[in-house]
Amino acid sequence: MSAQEANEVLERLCNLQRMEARAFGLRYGLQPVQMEALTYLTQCNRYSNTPQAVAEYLGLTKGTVSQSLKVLEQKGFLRKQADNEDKRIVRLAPTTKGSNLSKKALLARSLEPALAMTDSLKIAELTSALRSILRGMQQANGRKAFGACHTCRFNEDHEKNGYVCGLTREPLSVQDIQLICREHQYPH
Amino acid sequence: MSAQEANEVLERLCNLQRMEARAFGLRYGLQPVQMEALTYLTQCNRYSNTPQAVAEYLGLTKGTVSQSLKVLEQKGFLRKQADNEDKRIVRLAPTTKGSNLSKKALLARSLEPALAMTDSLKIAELTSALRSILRGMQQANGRKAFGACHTCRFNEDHEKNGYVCGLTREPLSVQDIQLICREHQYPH
DNA sequence: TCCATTTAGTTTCGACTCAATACTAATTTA
DNA sequence: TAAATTAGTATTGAGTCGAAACTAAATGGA
Repeated sequence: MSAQEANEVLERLCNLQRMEARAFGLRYGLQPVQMEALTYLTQCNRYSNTPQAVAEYLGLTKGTVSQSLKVLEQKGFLRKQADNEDKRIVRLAPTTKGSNLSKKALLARSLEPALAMTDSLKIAELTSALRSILRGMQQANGRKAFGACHTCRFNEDHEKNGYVCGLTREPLSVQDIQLICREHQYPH
Repeated sequence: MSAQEANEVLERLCNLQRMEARAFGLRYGLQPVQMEALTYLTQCNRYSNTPQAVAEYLGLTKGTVSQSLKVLEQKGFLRKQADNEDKRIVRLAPTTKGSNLSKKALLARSLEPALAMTDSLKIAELTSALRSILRGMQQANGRKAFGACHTCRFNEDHEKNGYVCGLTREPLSVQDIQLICREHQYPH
């Protein structure tokens, strides 16, 4: 019974997030889905900054996403760039304008005030509980995890020599392994 | 810093919820917003089952909501009925078909599996933390609470004689006070 | 009492999302 | 080297959304 109650609260919380996201975007002439795409592109790594990855992340078709990205480019929030090795692939990079807006959005919807009364230990517990829900939902629905490299089973810690991605064999910096990757898989 | 991390996870969780809600609705020919309206109408009390209340709950304009409700009625998920006392007001009641679908949606997106490893004490803590976030977000953005009567400052517990709403002076049953009310206010 | 205001709801319009489909171009596979 | 696959774009039609204009009923002063 308790799980159902948690579910209802979570569902309502998600409605509210969506509501405020819409209101925020409206002030800057962007739709919710465009804000979401922009936010993703400021958080993802260099393997994951393509239209296809955005589509998988948002759970939309690539055709739909293609249009949203066109708008974001036209409004100067991101730049498209052809990949050097595979000419089919388009790389998406937020402009300064784009990443500034993304930062502003994150601040505007900060949980800081709502969590002010809670001590940091509880916040850590909350975060970990939310993570496990997230992971459970993704598994149940066959979605990709889109986690950061430092929690990925392919990530190798070479101690003094930094990190290496076991899939691409490329070295990764401390900053790199904090970014979202479309190839992410949890250990085991 | 920890609050920001919680925020990112929560945001991702909300995207995912939306994604799965869309996929679910698609199978039954309903849009996400229509599912949300229907779910609300199966959970709200008799003061809160109007188009205006739905609009406030979803954070949309009444014109927008009016259209979604028209579709839900045409598809047989709810019935409209003029109020007896105030003839401007339309009362919305889910049909059997409507409430069945709503139940199915709740089951389909259950957190049960994701929370299976967590003991019930922790689930209670999680729920309460989510509630406080919800409340904080609503306050920060000047939204109505839409809580259930049993947490409302107008609700009066008359012990053996049941409950009474301090606003309408109407008696409320044990079932009534579990339902969502648009006039809900937390005790100071 | 009566007229202005407010409130609940609908309709219409134009910009936008979204899935489905068909398409182009580059890469991979057989 | 031809067929299949992959990345991305363009088009179309159903539907969302906010804004504005509208109807009808209730309220509230003067």
